[in-house]
Amino acid sequence: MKRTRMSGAACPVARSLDAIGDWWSLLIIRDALDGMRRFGEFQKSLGVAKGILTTRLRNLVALGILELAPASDGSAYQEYLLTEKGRALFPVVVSLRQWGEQYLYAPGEAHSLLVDNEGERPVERLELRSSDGRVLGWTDTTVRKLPSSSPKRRSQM
Amino acid sequence: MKRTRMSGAACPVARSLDAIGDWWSLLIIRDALDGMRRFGEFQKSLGVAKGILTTRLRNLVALGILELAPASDGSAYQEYLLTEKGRALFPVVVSLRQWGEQYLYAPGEAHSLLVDNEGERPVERLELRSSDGRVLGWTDTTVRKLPSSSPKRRSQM
DNA sequence: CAGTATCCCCCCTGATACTG
DNA sequence: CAGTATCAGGGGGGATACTG
Repeated sequence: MKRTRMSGAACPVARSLDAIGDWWSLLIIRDALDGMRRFGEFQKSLGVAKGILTTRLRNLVALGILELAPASDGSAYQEYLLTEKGRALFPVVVSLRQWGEQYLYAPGEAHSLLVDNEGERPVERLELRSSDGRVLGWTDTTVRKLPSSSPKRRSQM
Repeated sequence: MKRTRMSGAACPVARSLDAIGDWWSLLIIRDALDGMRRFGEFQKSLGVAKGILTTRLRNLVALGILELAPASDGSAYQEYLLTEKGRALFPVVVSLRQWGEQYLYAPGEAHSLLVDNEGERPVERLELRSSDGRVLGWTDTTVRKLPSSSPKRRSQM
């Protein structure tokens, strides 16, 4: 796409989006977090062209988000498993899910719900907390550019 | 891009990505959360072509994520302010930020840090919690398709 | 089943020039 | 400053056919 690359950006948000901010990667990761492992599972779930899926999977493996493993059943094929780096995207997917649930569905419209396995109760909303446990809103935080020398005001996030 | 639309998807993650899952929107929102309001600020910060920025801003306004307001200074122009729906994307941006900080920088490489305004201490990582306060990992949750009738195993997220 | 190989088209991207 | 208009190009996206 010749789009401006941000892999070298100083901003972690930009770097993250550069890695997984396309239209398919996060959906693949969502499915992987959901237990999917096989090419065909992804393909059927996403309805994406096989060629595109191949590209995306290869890219996710290259990024260290997925890894290839021999199939757990007898088959001669491989499976795509989440690495720790990939599993760490859980909060990203959950935050997207929670935002969508709250703002993208009509009042009466039913939507799926993320529940705690133990007790089957809905999970809480993700909340950002300070080191002493206070809940932090978007105005309560500042991006400090470098661990050491620091500008005071909110600057580039 | 003629890509498959997911605005009608049953999965909130897909709907969210359909709305803001492109290469610029979340960066605009990041900047807006950072206090930016003016066309020129976004343009300079992102280094994006003006035409593209116009499209994206218009789309975000149409989605109800940004809203137009008269300029706070004397100027005759308008400002783009986050709505509540837009501010609710804070956890999404933070989760991307934290993931990037942890996995996208070389060991020695310095990166910016999100700090609590009060005390300037780094924030905690976002954690998902159950209704009784336990921290939940990705294996501790299940997507229940509809609030009522529910399959047991992890299914489409 | 799990890809690879083509093909084409569309639209996004990025520049530049222009307007109020 | 805040956009709008226009244009070139290139790569993603989708479909289909093919292979092991």
